[in-house]
Amino acid sequence: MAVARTPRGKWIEEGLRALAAGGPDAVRIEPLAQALGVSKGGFYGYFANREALLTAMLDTWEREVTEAVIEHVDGGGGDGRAKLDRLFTLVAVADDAVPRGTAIDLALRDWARRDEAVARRLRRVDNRRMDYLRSLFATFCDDPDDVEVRCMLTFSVRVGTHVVAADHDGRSREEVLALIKKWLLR
Amino acid sequence: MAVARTPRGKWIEEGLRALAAGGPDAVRIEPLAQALGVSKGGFYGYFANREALLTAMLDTWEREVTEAVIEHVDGGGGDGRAKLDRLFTLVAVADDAVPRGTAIDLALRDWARRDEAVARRLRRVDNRRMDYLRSLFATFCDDPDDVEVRCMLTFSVRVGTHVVAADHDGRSREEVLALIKKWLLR
DNA sequence: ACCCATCTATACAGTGCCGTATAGATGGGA
DNA sequence: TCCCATCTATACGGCACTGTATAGATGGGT
Repeated sequence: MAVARTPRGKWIEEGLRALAAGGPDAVRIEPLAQALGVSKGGFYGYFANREALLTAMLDTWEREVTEAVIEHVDGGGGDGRAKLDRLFTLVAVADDAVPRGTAIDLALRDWARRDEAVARRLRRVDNRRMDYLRSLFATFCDDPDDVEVRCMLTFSVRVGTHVVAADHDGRSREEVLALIKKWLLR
Repeated sequence: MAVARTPRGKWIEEGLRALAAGGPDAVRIEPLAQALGVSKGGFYGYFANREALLTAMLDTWEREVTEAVIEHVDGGGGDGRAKLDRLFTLVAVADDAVPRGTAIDLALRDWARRDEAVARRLRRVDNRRMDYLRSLFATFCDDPDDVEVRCMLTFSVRVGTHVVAADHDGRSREEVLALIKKWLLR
């Protein structure tokens, strides 16, 4: 049997790359094929249509993304503060070196505003992340209201860092994030 | 001379509506014309091409959006805290009743990630908003680092509210925002 | 070496949109 | 009233992409 030069996973991977770079509307089959150095011939052997690819992309994203960040942060050990500290460092990436995961994340949040199915998935993932965040803050915050506030602020800053375009009166974004970290871990 | 049924401004307005609903890729001339109950015939009298419409949309957005929020908050009078309080209320809109301005705002932030010209405009607008925010916090915060932290947190939450999909362990989003407000205005 | 399932390339009709060209409609001014 | 600038409708060629159909290439199993 002929071995597949371009298996199902390659299309999904390239699709996620396109999503990160240009949003869901940028996920076009023919350009994807060109990027893979292949004609679109094989595509319809794996997917019924473009919609099916988008769904498969969401499936892999939802499966991979949840554990990815959490395990990276959780694996290092230490107490809740230490883990949160690591999480903040993960967020404060150097300006335009936005990791692919984050770009997909942002593209997906925008997509979710227009597509209820995407919104449902995002809600699931965000809730799992938020639960984790809550568990970390709860290790040194007694007031549950306080925990919730810090969680929402942390989550918002995590997104805001990549989405708020303002400068900081002389300070760099990294410096401000460091100050915020001190505030939230107090 | 024939009076225009569909003047330049109508195209821009409808374009912004499409942008808010589906992002820049959704701003297509023929659908816009259909939404306006008109053929695309007249469009090319006002705009050289689709790109020119997008630029004009950005122009009006940049012109209108800056004063819009600030004047609404500033007009009511009171001290810095009172104005910030009003600003938070403006953010904490009931879930899906996202005002058109906010939807445009979010669509633009996503757009800015892929288009440097849009990013520049967003930076200008965000900086003006941030300056205003800074001036308000500075009325009751002495430490400039503290001011900067609260500004960034406020701005991030303003975006995060509409973009973070997580729930809050029994509390409603509005309740959490109220708690955050107390935190940030402390 | 041959077979044949599997993967791939190519060709095609269909669709939606862009931008242009052109002709028709409209209504204020002489 | 007629004129004519301005706005509008329609038709057209072109482009990019979708999804289908079909023929060709590849390489493991026998």
